Amino acid sequence: MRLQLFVQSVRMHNSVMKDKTIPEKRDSDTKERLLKAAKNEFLEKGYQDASLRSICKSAGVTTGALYFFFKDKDDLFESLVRDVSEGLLSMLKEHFAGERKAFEEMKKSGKLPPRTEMADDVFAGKKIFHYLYSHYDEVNLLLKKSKGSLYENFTDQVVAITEKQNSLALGKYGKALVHWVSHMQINSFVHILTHVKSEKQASELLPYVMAYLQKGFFGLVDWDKK
Amino acid sequence: MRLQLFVQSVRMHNSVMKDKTIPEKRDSDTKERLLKAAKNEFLEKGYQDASLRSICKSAGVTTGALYFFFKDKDDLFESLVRDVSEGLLSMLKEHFAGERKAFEEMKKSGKLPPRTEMADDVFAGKKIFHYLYSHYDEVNLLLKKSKGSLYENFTDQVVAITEKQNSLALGKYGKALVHWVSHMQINSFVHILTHVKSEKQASELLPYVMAYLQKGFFGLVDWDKK
Amino acid sequence: MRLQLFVQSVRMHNSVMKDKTIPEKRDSDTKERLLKAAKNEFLEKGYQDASLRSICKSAGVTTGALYFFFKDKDDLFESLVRDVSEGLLSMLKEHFAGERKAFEEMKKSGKLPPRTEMADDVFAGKKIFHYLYSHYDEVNLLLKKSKGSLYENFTDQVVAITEKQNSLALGKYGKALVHWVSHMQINSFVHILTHVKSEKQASELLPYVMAYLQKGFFGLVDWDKK
Amino acid sequence: MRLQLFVQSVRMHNSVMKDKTIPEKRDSDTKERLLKAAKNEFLEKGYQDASLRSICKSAGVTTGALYFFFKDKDDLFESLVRDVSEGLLSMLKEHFAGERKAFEEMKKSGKLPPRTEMADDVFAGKKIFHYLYSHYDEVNLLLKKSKGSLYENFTDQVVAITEKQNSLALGKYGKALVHWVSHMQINSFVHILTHVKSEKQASELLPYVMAYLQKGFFGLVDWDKK
DNA sequence: GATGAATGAGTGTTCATTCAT
DNA sequence: AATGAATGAACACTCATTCAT
Repeated sequence: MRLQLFVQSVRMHNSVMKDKTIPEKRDSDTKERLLKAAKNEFLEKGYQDASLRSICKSAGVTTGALYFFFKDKDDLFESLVRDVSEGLLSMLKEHFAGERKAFEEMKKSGKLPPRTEMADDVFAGKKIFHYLYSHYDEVNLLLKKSKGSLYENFTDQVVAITEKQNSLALGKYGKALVHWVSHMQINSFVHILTHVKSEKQASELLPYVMAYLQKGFFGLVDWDKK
Repeated sequence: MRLQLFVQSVRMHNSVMKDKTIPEKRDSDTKERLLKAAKNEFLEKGYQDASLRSICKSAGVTTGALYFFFKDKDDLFESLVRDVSEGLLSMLKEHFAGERKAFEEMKKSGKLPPRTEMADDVFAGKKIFHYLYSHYDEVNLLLKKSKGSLYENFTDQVVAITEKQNSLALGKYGKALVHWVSHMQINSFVHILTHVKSEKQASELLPYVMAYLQKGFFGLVDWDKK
Repeated sequence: MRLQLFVQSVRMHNSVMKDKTIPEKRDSDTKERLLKAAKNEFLEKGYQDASLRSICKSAGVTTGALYFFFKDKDDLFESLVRDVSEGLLSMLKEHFAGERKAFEEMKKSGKLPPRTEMADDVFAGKKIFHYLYSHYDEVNLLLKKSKGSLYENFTDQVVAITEKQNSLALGKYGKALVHWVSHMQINSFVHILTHVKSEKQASELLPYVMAYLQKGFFGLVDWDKK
Repeated sequence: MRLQLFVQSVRMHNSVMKDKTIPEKRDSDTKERLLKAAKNEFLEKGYQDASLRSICKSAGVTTGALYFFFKDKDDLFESLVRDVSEGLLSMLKEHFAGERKAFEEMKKSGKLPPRTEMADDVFAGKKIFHYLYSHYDEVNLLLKKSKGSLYENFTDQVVAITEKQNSLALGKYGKALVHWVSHMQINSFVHILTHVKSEKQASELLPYVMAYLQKGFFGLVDWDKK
């Protein structure tokens, strides 16, 4: 069995992000400048403390311009993170769907997964990290700077999805534990992402983290067998 | 009827005598009401979004009254959490000091700790949980509602203390991993606290969580022995 | 003739100030402490910026106590400066009354005053300085810290009295000039008082200042004779 | 040598102020109305006691509007006085620079300046008065209403500059006297300005004032020659 | 004599948002 | 496509003063 983590088909989801081409006017980069300034401000202060005034100022535009391109503060934030958010969520869902299929088959055949090698999981982890680090800022906004915005529950959503998956193997231990495990798994990634700046360093850290999480996880799965 | 009248009047007088014994202070429970209102507001909206106006309103006083009892918004918040904060930190430090001593002896004697039974840890965990749940609201304020206040780094402080401890056993794996492990451990507690409302349920969950964390932890400690 | 400045009979006016004996309670120095604290606060921040809160705090009393002894902020300030204010004003008036008498006689006899020696004026100046420096703080409050209080026009009052005197010798030049000369004379003293901390240094400075003022003054008096 | 007073090249500095013509803006005189209202309020109550609310009200706008045009209260005040402040200071500096040059040459040639006619000084004085009266309100704000603002030390600055100049001729008498003389000279102007409303009347007063100050000044310069 | 409590109006400032042009 | 202007409500905080006890 594999660790419950989002992965797979990064290429697919990249396509979701590709449509950044603005079809309208070409000679104006105002929107771009606004988005850039907004990203910096949101990253620096978080959604709530970010000031539209200040964003406009550092973009060299007036507030009216901002409101031409964006409905309101929430829309501005959403414009920065929507694609990555959607990409991440659907990526995750598909991955888990695949895992569920494998789990079903496993159950049917009665064979346990080979747990001695965790190479697969680490590999998967590296793949997803690559995706996350490729959209470092946006992911950061989603995970750590979204309080007060429409996305303030993003992490909860991710946890919820993970929870569904984990309840397959750990359901018998009750919802609270499943929730806790899921939270820990997701949080592990979030923490690394927000504390380890380079993908390379994150990659080096990953095997240890994976080992930790797997030991814990299988400790629960095998609880009644000891 | 007569008898009834008599009986009735006795009851009446009893009730009159029952008046809440308030020694000292007479006319004023204002501070109490303010603290209560503040606690609710802070819990509901977090430090930053809490409005002193709204607190005063729901306490039934004017803003001036608030400023008679509290220096400023920070002081109001601090009044709610200071004791628990200090209690928690010193409790933690003492606990770790004890652990360090055990660790030193263990090293000297060359004997590994008996890791098959984790009764001790669970017991300690339950003790801490009991304290935390006894001050549920305050702990919540400290851990989840303190952003913007003087206590916004409280969790970081706790993690930092834990980190020092963990670096004894895991130092060789680098700071990043030690930090991650510490973060995970603390987060485990925080998560349970903020998601499991009753101490009883938390107690039931604890052994599993402990098992998970221990497996992971010793997995790292024994990394090179496998 | 003498320079138009307040002086004389310091001893007389000292008696005005002597009634500081509080007949009431003796065992409580609260009022004293309040006055002391108030003096410091007023000197430091001026009447307007002084905070009664802060005064009470540094006196170690509550605001209620202050309002037992003093009607309001103005009354508190007045209690500090009233005696010196009255002393100063009546001293000034008497001095000028004397001068006026001398001036009348001089006019009658047709003799000009001996203007070569200004020893008298300097002597008078030193006397008044001694009085001012004996009540340094109160004078400071009156002259420089009274804005917003009932005494904010104190300096104007002094100037007005001086003006009356000067108009005897300079009246023919118009009110504006008389006012200007009077303002300059008074301001000279005020400036020295607030910039030269020790009476000794002020005494050394005085002859030069007197010479300056006298030259200017007699230059005007003799204007049409040149 | 000439009396130490700011003068000269009024025409030059006028040019600095001339670029107030902003032809662009169309529909809004709000800023103008705010500035006017602010000027009145500041003149009436002084910087500290002025209320932005009250300014906005009398300008017929909301506080938000004020903050569109001005950063804060200080900025509003500065907008009223900056130009005149700068003009005044640089005017003063240049004048003194010119005087210093003359002083040096005089020293070299050993010739004393012709002190019998003070026509030059009076002429210079009238010129500067013309400038001051052309910006009557702003000068008033600077000199008498700036307490609490960024300009509260403006008069001190002017005195300090004058002091440097005076120390050339009077340095031997010590700092205290130089300071006093400078203070008196500047105060003379300030006093006239704030007490004589019309430039015409001020002009008539000026020769007498100049005579007074010159007599005093040269009395000191010649102190040891008598 | 003095406390402790409370008032209520006031302060400067910031904010997301709107809208005519 | 974008500007410049303006709104209006909200914010934390300070103040002199009052009053029952």
